[in-house]
Amino acid sequence: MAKAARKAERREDALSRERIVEAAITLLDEEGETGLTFRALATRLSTGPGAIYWHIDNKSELLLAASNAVVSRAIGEAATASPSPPPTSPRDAIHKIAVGVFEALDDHPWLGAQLSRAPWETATLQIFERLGQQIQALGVSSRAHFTAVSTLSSYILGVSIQNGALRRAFNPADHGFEGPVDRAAVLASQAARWSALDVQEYPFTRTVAPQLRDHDDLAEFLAGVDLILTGITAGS
Amino acid sequence: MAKAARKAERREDALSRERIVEAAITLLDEEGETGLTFRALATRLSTGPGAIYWHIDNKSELLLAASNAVVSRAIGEAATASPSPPPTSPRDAIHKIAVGVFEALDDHPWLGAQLSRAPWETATLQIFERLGQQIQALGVSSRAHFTAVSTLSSYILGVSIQNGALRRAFNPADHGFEGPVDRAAVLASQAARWSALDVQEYPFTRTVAPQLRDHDDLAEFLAGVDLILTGITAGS
DNA sequence: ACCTGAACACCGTTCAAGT
DNA sequence: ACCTGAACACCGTTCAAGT
Repeated sequence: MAKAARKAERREDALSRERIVEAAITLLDEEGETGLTFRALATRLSTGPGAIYWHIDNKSELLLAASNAVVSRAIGEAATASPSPPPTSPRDAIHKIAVGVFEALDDHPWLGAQLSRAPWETATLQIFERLGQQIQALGVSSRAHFTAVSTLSSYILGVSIQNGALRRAFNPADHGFEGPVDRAAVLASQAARWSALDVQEYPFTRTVAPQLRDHDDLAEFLAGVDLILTGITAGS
Repeated sequence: MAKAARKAERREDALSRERIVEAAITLLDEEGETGLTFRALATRLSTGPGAIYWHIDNKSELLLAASNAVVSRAIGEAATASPSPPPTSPRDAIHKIAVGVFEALDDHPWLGAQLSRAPWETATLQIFERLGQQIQALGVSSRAHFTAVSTLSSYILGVSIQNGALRRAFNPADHGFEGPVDRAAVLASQAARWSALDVQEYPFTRTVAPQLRDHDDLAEFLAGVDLILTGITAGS
């Protein structure tokens, strides 16, 4: 790693696995899943499509590496680079991880499909591991560790993926919007859709539309995390 | 719908949206996500690629329709065609829906990525609605309905997607296997991978590998559902 | 109304040739 | 060792032409 960095300094614009992955993330964020092509990537890196293959095996590996980078940054920041003091309790730390994942899926709409396609090693495994370390610190009977962490990580990923999908459903780009759209607008728009659903087919969803519009997604997400944590500690 | 069926009888092999979607599902199940191409689909239906476009707008719509069909069949069976008597309690009904979703993701490995990409209408919404109807029947304060159902459905989807990914990680096709692989083999293989992880990076995951191998995924999944249900009813 | 199949623009990947 | 860019096989989608 240190060696690679020293090497890269020699030529400012030298290609590297790291630079390629960063460019891929930018492309995915800006243009969506379909925007990531080797030709577009090559253009952005001022090179030819073939050059990328010297550093990366193929497109799946690139997608995997991009997911990994985004996730580790998200849960890494949660632990270290935050302006607030480092988490003091395991519960605190778990909240930080949860929020990190939630926001990562919110900022990178392509990540959801990736996390559900990638096998358990890599990005998902990082989340599992970090949560596990905190559950250990919680002092739960070690017999129940696997179940506890797997329940917790499934919930966190489930909510975050859903939330990311919900946000994409509004699809601001299609409406000529630019940049981040505020959460209230997304919810209001989606609530309007729900209200317009067929009465016969979706009676429940229709009645619950106002609650969708007004709810505080992050707060309710964390309440769900605490609910599971309570179940975990009570059960041991 | 009735008219379309009558029409189809005229010519045994006439194309229809329904037949195309069914063929797409088979193709996805047998060959995976990359196996679904309009050319392969056309060959299987003994027609040209262009013919499909008369019935279906484009590939995303086809994927959406396939996901919808699989999900509604899964939670439809859960309610009606089961050999056991129809569910008597809301809790029972919720378990049936949960298991239906779980098994659908297990049987159709491509569904995970699809559910996390598709906006909230369609497949995911069906699950949300069905769960909602049962939560209403549970007699929870209607003020909390949205939160309750959204927590529950996120958890159910999260676990099911993870489980599907876990199963795919073993990738029986790559090992020359055919047909369904039993759950124990998948878990054992994955547990072996976890044991071989780097000690520095994945201390927790390593120690928990034996628990992965021996755990009863479906039972623990339902325990998680009950945990959330308890939280829901206690909170109201 | 429904189907055919050639054609178009584009994509992932390879590879001989360069430096 | 690393990069270039043409070439290959393949894909989603369109559309003039058929029935």
